[in-house]
Amino acid sequence: MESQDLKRAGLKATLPRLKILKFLEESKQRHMSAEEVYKALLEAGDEVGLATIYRVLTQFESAGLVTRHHFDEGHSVFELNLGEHHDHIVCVRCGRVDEFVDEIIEERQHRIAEEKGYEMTDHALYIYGICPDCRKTQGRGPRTQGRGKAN
Amino acid sequence: MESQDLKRAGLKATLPRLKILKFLEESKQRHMSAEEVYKALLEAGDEVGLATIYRVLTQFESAGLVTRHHFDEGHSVFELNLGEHHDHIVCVRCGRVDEFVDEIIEERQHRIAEEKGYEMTDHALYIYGICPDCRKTQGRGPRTQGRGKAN
DNA sequence: TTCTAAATGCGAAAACTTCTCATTCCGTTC
DNA sequence: GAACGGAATGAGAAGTTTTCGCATTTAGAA
Ligand SMILES: [Mn+2]
Ligand SMILES: [Mn+2]
Ligand SMILES: [Zn+2]
Ligand SMILES: [Zn+2]
Repeated sequence: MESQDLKRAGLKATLPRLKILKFLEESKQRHMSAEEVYKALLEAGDEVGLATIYRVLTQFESAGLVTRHHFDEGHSVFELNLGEHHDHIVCVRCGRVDEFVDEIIEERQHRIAEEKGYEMTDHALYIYGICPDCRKTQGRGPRTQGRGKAN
Repeated sequence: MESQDLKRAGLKATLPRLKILKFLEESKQRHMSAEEVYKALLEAGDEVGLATIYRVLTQFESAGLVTRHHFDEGHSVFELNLGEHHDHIVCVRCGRVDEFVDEIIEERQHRIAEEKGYEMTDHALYIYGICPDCRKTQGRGPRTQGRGKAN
C-alpha cells in the first residue's frame, strides 16, 4: 500500500497524492511532465487538478520520491526514484530517453568539483542524439513515441 | 569590425545584431540570459526590443556564434563561443559559474552514445554545488554576484 | 537614390508554473 | 464514529519566459 510510502516520506496520505504515486509506479513511461501526468490521470478517470500535480510532484521531489529533470525542452520532467542515480541520453528526433550509469564519469565529476573547491550537491549529464530507430528512418521525425517535438 | 563576423555567419549586419554581438564580446559576464542582455543594453542606451534579443540570440545559436545553456533555473543562458567546448559547474547559492573540460568524460560520453546506438549531436554536463566563497559564508546566500536565486 | 526582401519593435499570445483563497479532507481527539 | 483543526485541494488568476503577428523600418543591392 502506497500510503505507507507517503507516511514514511512525511506526507499525509491524501487521495491526490496516492493517485499520482500509484500512476508513476504503474506507468510504462518513466519520464513524464506534469502535464502528461495530468492528462493520463484525467483519461483514467482519476482527475487531479493541475496545480496539485505540480505541488505534489515538487513535494515528492523534496521528499526524495522523485527526481526532476531539465531536458533541453522548456519544462520539467519527473521520474520515480527506484534504484540508483543514473544519467540520460535523449533522442532529439522522437523524444526517446535511455538511461546509463558510468562510474568513471561519476568519479571524474567529484574530482572536478573538488579541484574547483566546490561542495557538490548535484549534477546532471544529458547526451543528445538520434536514437537507433530514428537513424534508420532518415526522413523527418518518425514514430512519435514518448514526448517528441512533433506534438 | 563585428559586421564581418555577422556576414561570415550568413547574417545581415543590422544595428541590433551588432549591438548584441558587441555587448556579448565586451561583457565581463560570459553567461547571460536574454533578459540580462536586454537590460544591459537598455542601460547602455543601446536599447533593442526584447523579442529581437530572443530572435537574434537564437539566430546566433544556429549560426554557431553562441551556445545556449539550460542551467537548473527556468530560463536559457547564452554564451559567446570563443574557444573550445567546455562544461559548467554552477553555484546553487550565488549563481557563480565556472568552466572546465575533462577529456576522459568527453571520451566516455562518445563511447556511451555509441554503445546505445545513438548518433550523438550534443551533450551537456552541469555540476551543481556550493562555491568556495559561499562555503565560507555559511549563513544564507552571501554576495549575490552573477545571477543568484536572491533576485 | 530607389527598391525589395529581410529585420525590427510592439503588443498579444502561448507555454509552463506558481499563487490565492474558499472549500474539502485527513488524522487525531473525544 | 462524530467533531475538530490544520493541512491539502481545486479553480482560476497571475507570474515568467519565450514566441508570434504584423505594421514599419532598414540593409544592401541595383
Ligand atoms: Mn531516468
Ligand atoms: Mn561557459
Ligand atoms: Zn528517436
Ligand atoms: Zn557561490
